[in-house]
Amino acid sequence: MIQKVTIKDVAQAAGVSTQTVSRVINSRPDVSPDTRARVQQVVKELGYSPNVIARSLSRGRTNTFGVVGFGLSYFGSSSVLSGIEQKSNELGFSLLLSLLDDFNAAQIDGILRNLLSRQVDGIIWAVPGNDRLVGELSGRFSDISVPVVYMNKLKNGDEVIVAMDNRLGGRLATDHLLEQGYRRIGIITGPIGWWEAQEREKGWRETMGKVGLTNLEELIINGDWTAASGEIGLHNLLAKSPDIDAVFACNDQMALGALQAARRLGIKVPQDLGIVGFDDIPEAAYFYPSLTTIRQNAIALGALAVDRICSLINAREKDEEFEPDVKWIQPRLIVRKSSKRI
Amino acid sequence: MIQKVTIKDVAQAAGVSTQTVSRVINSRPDVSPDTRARVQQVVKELGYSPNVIARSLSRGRTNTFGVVGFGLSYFGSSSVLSGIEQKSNELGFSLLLSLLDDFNAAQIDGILRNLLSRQVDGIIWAVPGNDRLVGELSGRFSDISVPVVYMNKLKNGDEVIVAMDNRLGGRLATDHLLEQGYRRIGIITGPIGWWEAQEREKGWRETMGKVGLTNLEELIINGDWTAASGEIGLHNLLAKSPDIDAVFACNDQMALGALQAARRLGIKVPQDLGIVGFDDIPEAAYFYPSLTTIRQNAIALGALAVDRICSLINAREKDEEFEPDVKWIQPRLIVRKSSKRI
DNA sequence: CTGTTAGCGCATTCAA
DNA sequence: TTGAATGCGCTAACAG
Repeated sequence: MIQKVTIKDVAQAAGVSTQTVSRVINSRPDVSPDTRARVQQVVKELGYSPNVIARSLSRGRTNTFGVVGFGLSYFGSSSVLSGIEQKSNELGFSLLLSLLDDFNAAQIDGILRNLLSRQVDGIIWAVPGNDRLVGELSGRFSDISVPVVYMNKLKNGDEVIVAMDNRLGGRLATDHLLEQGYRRIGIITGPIGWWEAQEREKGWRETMGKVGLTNLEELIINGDWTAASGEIGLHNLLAKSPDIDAVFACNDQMALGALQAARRLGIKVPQDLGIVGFDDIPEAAYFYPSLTTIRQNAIALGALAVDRICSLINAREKDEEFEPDVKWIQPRLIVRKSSKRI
Repeated sequence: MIQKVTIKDVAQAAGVSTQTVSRVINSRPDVSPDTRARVQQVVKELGYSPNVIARSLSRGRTNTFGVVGFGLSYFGSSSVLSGIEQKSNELGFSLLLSLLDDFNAAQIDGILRNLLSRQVDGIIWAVPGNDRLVGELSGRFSDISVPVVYMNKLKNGDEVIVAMDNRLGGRLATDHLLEQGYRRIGIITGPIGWWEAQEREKGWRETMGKVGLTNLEELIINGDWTAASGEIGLHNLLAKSPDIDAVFACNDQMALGALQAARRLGIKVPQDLGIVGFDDIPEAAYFYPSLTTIRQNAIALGALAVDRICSLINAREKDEEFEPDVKWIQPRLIVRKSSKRI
């Protein structure tokens, strides 16, 4: 098994041409049953397995997607990747994985060049949208020949995008708090520049505006996704607006920090203060009190991205038109104790 | 840019042969400065970028590792993957990622075959050791020609392994509880079959045994890594041994569940009950009370795996001996409030 | 149904 | 220092 066995060896052993072997291993119809059986037998005996690299070179197609992720420390990021992996695997594609450490555009060129050099059939840009990247991306992707699907970012030009409806999530969270009778609903946002953070905030704004609540600026504090920022966030929020009766923390970690701060300050959740998070990390149900939050089906989002890129590839092969649009996944509200006043 | 530009195009445009171009793009010394400059110029003008697939076929080397992970829902798994990615990238390797959904051996053959078909230079088996896989692995890897590095598993034969010293972690946790004056230290283990769970338990056993504590069986409850199992676990533990004064929960999620259960039961942590977790997930510092735990540097572990596989590849190329051994990474104790009685 | 010829894009002999 | 020939393993296009 040290010496690699090739199609040639199989052909020789089976007494046929390499072409016939090729036909058999690719399940082409035009082979006689006898020959097929014989070749398959030899394949098994010799333990032959096709060299996908050679096949790719000759076919001009690698059956590989390049996936660019953003760290893996965020709960969402890794779930999305799982979804992408599952679906790709199901469809017979392999994944070439690259990770971006931060929103520094410097790395991007190298990553894309590498992926293209390796002849990926498509690229899934699973990097969360960020203002710092807005200008950078369009330029860098403009001369990229393979299909690209972006995730969770602002639409910019004719990009194909799949996204979680973060704005809807923000509305769901805020609506729920209003229904529970909370009125002065503060928000601890995600980091400035993140599309997801902006959308969640917009959802909150929309709902607050719809019921006629104004002077929203004094209800906003910026966080950075960490629990620490949630803790500080609640303090700052209370300093700005001592009369708040609820907080929409834009992710569960920050909600956890806020819970912690409330406890220290002797503020009762949910009686004195309602809290809602975002993401539904597995721990959220075990916070104290258990956390009401917005659940995202990140696996489904990943799978959708794969679906889209396959459609794109197929369309391009058949030279068909492909409408670049945004496909949305709906998040949903998970009610637990941290916001349940009635 | 739609038409791919090849080495041939560059050669023609620069008025040299393809070999010369090949030499230039591979930074070989035997090219005159003039020619080199001219070729580089053309490369830039045409936007040429080598086809790594073709290069791989010709060189018989892909500069790619196959990485087999296990879901990504566990905090450790994704951090390890980050470490692998960073280090691989640094060394010029790309990653072909596959994910195993569970310990069902059925998927394994397909994954390995695919990776080998794609001619990876090595495989990093980042699947946590599990009894259900013990027999399966050795058979399946026996006829695999490329180097393999395994992570966090029991040594079985002459495997090259990198591992977190989970047993040390178990000792650190237990030692700490003893130092804090706790004596009846129960344990909520990870799922039966997991190597990591077994090792953490062994660490606990060793330390308990060393100070002469016996009848350990009545202090053991099996969990499954989830917070839910930690909650139930504490209840069951108290039912078995009402006099326990501390719990070593073998991961942070289960510790969280135990914290929750204690709160419900009116048991004061850390006064009446000390609790220590394992992993140091980012949220642990914000549990209530903040959680004492064992921190693992998973990034370092990932990087170490890459180091090892590179050494293995190099050794094999030079036909040198390579001592198959286990390289360990040491975890460390992070003391917070959940166990701080003195 | 099967075999022959050619070529995917590059790198590695060898000569020159 | 450079170029010509050859092959990596496989598949597509064409015969037969």
